[in-house]
Amino acid sequence: MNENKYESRATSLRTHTCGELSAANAGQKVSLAGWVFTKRNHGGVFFINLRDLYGVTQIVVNPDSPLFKVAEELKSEYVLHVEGTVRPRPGTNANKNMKTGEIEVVAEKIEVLSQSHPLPFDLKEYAGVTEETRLKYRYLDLRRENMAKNLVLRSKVSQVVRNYLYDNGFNEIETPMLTRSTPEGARDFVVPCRSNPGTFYALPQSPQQFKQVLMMSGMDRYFQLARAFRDEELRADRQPEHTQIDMEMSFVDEQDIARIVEGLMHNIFGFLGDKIDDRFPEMEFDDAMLKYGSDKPDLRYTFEIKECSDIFKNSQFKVFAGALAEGGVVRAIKGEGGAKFSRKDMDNVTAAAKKAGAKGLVWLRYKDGKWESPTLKFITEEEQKALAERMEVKDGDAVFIAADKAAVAAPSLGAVRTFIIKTLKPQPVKKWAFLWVRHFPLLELVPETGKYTFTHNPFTAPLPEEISKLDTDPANVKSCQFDLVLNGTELGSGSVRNHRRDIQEKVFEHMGYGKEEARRRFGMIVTAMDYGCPPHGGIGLGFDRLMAIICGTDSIRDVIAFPKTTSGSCLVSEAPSELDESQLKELKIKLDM
RNA sequence: GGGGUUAUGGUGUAGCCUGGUUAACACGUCGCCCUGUCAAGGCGAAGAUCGCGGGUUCGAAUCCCGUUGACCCCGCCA
Repeated sequence: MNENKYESRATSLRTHTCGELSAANAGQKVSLAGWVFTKRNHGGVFFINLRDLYGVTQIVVNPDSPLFKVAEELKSEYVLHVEGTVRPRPGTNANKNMKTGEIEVVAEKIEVLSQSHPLPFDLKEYAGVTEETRLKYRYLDLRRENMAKNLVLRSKVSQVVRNYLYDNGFNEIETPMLTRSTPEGARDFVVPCRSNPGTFYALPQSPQQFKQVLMMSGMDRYFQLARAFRDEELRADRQPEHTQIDMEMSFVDEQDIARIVEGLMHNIFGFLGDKIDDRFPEMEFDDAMLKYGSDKPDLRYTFEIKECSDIFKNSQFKVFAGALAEGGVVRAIKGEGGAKFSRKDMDNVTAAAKKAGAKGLVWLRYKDGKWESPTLKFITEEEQKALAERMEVKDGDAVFIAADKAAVAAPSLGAVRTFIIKTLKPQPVKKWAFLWVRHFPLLELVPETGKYTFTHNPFTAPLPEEISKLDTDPANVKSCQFDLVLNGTELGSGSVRNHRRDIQEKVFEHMGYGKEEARRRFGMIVTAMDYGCPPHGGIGLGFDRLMAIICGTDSIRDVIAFPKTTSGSCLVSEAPSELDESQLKELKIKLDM
């Protein structure tokens, strides 16, 4: 891993860090500073493992040393300044598991810079501690090796991001944190404005409008490691504030943006020492749903959903016949080795499919060249044979069949696919499976109003060849919107934007907004478009999610220094909190609760 | 808004289903011993009214109701 150019971390209190001494330093007088990680008193010789961000170094105090009394008084997590001489560990005492394990520092001076209470939990990585306790004492949690590593790595990756984007002509421009509330999309966090009582700022859900306006300003290429805020219910991969690598470029098409992002990922994963695809595969949104039942398929695994409607077109099985009669489909997915699933496992898969909308799930085990299933009696031998061929089953496999409308069958089998990956753990074909999912539908019908709403972003352009369909078949217009997927996680979403007023206005019309209403809702961007708008597009990538994947954790809380709980509170600062009467009075706010 | 899991010394857990002695174990803490450990070791000690409130019962960590926090999921998140 690259080190910073500024190598030396020597200060007035230390000549070296606790992670850098080796046999090459033998005989040197050094001074170190750090925390007492562990101490071992053998009655005679006394060992201290002194820890800082960079590592751990063993300090030795001998029984004849006047320092022995000082050493005996030390407790865990005291902060020390130690002076001494480096020497190779005597005899066979080198510790191969420790970076500095071949040496130790014989203490000549120990100064206690700060004392510590006993810690509320053990900092060693093997020790168990609940996340609630960790968050309450986050400053201690961050002393743990894994957490410290994550934060340092996050810092280094953001440096790689900045360097790459600077090198590619991007300008880092800050957009406002205090901005205007919009009725669309997620709920806003609002901030009362004292100087204009009764008015409120909103924290940005994304710099979307500002970055597009910057393109209209002629800034050509913009990026920002931007904080974005959403007042919505939280999840393991969702925080009320998150960081995105946000960028926008002028005079580009989808492929231009893709090349920049691929280059960015090459730099990041190259920095991590990993090789990734030169070009990321592209997949139509429709295909992703058809083959994988998901708009963010995990392509570390190659198995797909197979169409089986033709096999069962004459089926007497009510479930299949019924679905087909109503214009639905019969589709199936194979779980390699799934025949070992117990009845309970089968219930769990079925539950997963039902959660995704399915009314039920047909499952069959394949053993000794024969199918085995409670529903086998409804499937003719001919159908069984065709199914075995279509699914290319081997002994020990299982097959799961969904019969429903295509819009239900797809996500249901997608959920089954995810379940199979999680439980049967097939061999991944690659470590990092990037994927572009393209051409999402532009608009989506809202049945209650008869109007349409944008699927991702109100400024996304329709595909040029689909523009004519805007008038005739708005629900089926495909857009220039694309998602970047990594290992089944949506990393971000980008698009080529509308730069033509007429098309943007048409989209607004489908959403039920006339010119004035659009101007009221989207203000500056609509007005700015009147004065020469370059074709432009961009993407926002979830930096927390990216770092979580890189750090190998399921929770983005592990890559954020001070995250919030699922109810939105910060356990260490105890935010949010109530305001004083006087503060409310100044804001002219009365609480009604 | 809905569903699920969970809360027991400083920390992490067991005990709860099937109510009944001084609530068990590991780590940590404290004391003593120990000259080569490195998650040191040995001996000993202290430390919990079992999240909170109510109920059932002769008796509640255990059963019931409510409530709060944390975590997971659905809705939601352009």
